[in-house]
Amino acid sequence: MAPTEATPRPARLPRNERREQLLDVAAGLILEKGTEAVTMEGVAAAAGVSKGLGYAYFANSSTLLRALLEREVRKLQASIMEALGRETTFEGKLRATVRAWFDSLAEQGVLLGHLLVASRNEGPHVEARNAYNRNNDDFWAGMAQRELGVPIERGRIAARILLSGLEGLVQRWQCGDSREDLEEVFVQMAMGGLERLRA
Amino acid sequence: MAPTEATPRPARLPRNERREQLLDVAAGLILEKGTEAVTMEGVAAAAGVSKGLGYAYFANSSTLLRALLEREVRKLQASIMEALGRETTFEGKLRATVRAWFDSLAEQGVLLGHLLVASRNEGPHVEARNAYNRNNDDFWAGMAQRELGVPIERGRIAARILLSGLEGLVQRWQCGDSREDLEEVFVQMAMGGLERLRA
Amino acid sequence: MAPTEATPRPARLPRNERREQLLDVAAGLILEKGTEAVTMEGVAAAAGVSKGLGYAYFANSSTLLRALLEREVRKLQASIMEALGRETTFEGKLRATVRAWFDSLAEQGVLLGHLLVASRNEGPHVEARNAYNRNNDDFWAGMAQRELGVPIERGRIAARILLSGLEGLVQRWQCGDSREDLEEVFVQMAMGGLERLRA
Amino acid sequence: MAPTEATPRPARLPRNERREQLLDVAAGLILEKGTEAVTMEGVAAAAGVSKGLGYAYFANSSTLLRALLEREVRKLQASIMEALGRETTFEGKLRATVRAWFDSLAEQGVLLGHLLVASRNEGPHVEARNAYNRNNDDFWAGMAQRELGVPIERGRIAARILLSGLEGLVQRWQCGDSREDLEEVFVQMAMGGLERLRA
DNA sequence: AATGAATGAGAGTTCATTCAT
DNA sequence: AATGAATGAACTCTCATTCAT
Repeated sequence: MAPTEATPRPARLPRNERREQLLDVAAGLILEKGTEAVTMEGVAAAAGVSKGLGYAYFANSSTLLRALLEREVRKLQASIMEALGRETTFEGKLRATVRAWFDSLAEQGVLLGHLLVASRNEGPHVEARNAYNRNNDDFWAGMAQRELGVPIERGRIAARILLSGLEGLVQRWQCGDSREDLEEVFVQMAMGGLERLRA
Repeated sequence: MAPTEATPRPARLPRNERREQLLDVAAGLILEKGTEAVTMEGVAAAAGVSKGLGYAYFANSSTLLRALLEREVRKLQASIMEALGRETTFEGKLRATVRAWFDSLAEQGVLLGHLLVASRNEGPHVEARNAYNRNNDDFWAGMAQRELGVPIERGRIAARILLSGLEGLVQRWQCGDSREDLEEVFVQMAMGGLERLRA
Repeated sequence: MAPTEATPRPARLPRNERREQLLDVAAGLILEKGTEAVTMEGVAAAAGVSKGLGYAYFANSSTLLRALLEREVRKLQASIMEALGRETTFEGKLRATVRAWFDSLAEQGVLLGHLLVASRNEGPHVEARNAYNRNNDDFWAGMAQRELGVPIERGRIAARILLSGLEGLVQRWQCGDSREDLEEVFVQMAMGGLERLRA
Repeated sequence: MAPTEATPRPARLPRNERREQLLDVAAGLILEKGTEAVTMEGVAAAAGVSKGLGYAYFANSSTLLRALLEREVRKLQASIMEALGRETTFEGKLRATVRAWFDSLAEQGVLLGHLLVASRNEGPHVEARNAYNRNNDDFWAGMAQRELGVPIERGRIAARILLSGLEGLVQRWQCGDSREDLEEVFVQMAMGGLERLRA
């Protein structure tokens, strides 16, 4: 009956804030314990809300995970796009992308890695991931065609190889290699490889 | 009393055969439904044996998964090694490796991909995977040094990028690209990239 | 749609009542089949609720058992304390205690005996039991010092002997000895023994 | 084919030795992990024999436990009897018993305590324990009658109280009280109590 | 919008026990 | 006398999900 000043429970958040909060909490769980830890129950507990509440926002944990993937991909895309805008040469753009990728890793930890790899809930999640990948392939293949003269078909394959190769970069980063070396080798490999593919 | 044609009970297999059978069954489950589907209960059911039997062979589902990883890696390594022995140039070896990789995929489906990505049972599985990766990095970096003059440190990074890039090949293969194109682009990218890294 | 006379589902009890019910059911199981019978599954089944519900109240069967121990000890202590308040001499208090102990046995069966002896879940349960015992030792040793002049150290040992001796009383009660005889012999033994210990 | 000199497996023990070995192993398990740890499987594993072998000697784990109880009780009885033979007075005998009891505890650890308390396998085990107790009661009551003039009925009850009281001694021993003090207080309590019971 | 009691399914794990060899 | 493969039952625990309030 006394006016509550501190927020003993965050009760009655506007719909959108609550949704974001749940996604944030899920992200935290992934970084701590992997995607396996994202259960409707676990998220609710970590968010300090009741077990049932999550169902008012997400049909199930897979949906939640996919929503999180989409949000994080959007974030990364935005920061890459912004970085690309400041560059003019192909190599510059490539370098900017790798840098943005590392930056986002530094911020989001390995969150995206977890999300992109997550083999849970095969169907829609996998499709979302593939769509994301194909998009990227097309984007880079187009650029390689315009700026380096690489035939579009081969460019798409090359793009996929390089984007997958980024994963390898992370692995070696975790093993202790320096970020500068990794960036440099990656850019050299990419440029050398693409030049070879010129018609 | 007459011998029943279906397998009424799985008939007392020698230890080693039963073990292999369980691994086979697990592999099948992975291809159908992903690594998540590998539960002690699920494997037992799919193998047509009682729930508890699996525990006489593997302490838990993670151990089983790791055992499967090791078996499959050994298989792949063997076929790659055999292919390498017949080649003399770096490019020949690279091409032979990619070919062996595709062959094994054709046989094992994407089993190895699932196993290498599986982020379940963080500890030992991840380590096994990393050890496998580092091994490969060293092997290829050494070869690139001897035959192409690439400094060993940069070679290791390049190897990791290319080996990760193989994953991308699979993805595009599943999307319908032709195996020959994929192999060709990959080899060109690798050779072009590595040449650039020469000291 | 008409209200069914049996309990079709156990009807959403408030948290506290459900908890008490589960403890009651566990007590019943102990009296019937011993502490070994207290499993989360068994309690749930006997209470007519679903297998998982118990875990919303107790982390595991050991915790449940300890909670029951604490509840029963509290009950017994309360009735002993009440009985003690009405007595003035040492012998009177001793007699009142034995009487309260028998009364509680008559009500609770040998429930407390089972609980105090239960060597399951070594850690916390054993400690709870020991703390309870030491408390009692101190209480009686203090009283024996004030009212009979028994040195406190020896009093503590004597108290422990007598309190353990109560267990023997129960055993003989179950064999058919009369409650009055048992009480009388116990009080005589105690008084005679303590007098000998006077400094 | 080479002659085995070390005993790689203890194979083919004569029936009696194997039986004793299994009992020894079970005793070890109890001291380490309590009576719960005595499972047919666990004993076999600890003894280094195959799972099924135990069934050639004991029908089930309860039977095994009871056999162990009987063996250990016999040992304790023997050492008490021997000690008693050297004493002439009641107090001397009592003191000798307490001493033998402590000695056996020192040797066997708390094995007997575990066994006497074990509430597993209610039926026969409990009866064996009760028979053992009643025997002891009669023995001491008879002695108290002859040597102190305590009426036999009251003596039986007193014996039960004192024998249960021995348990309390162990508890305080484990808490750090000195063996001498414990013995002394116990004997004083017993003598003082029994004198009061004289007709 | 939110809670919290409750269910039910499924995975994990341990054993007693049987039986062919 | 002994092994070791196999079963089946019982228990532990975690979740997704529902629903009355």
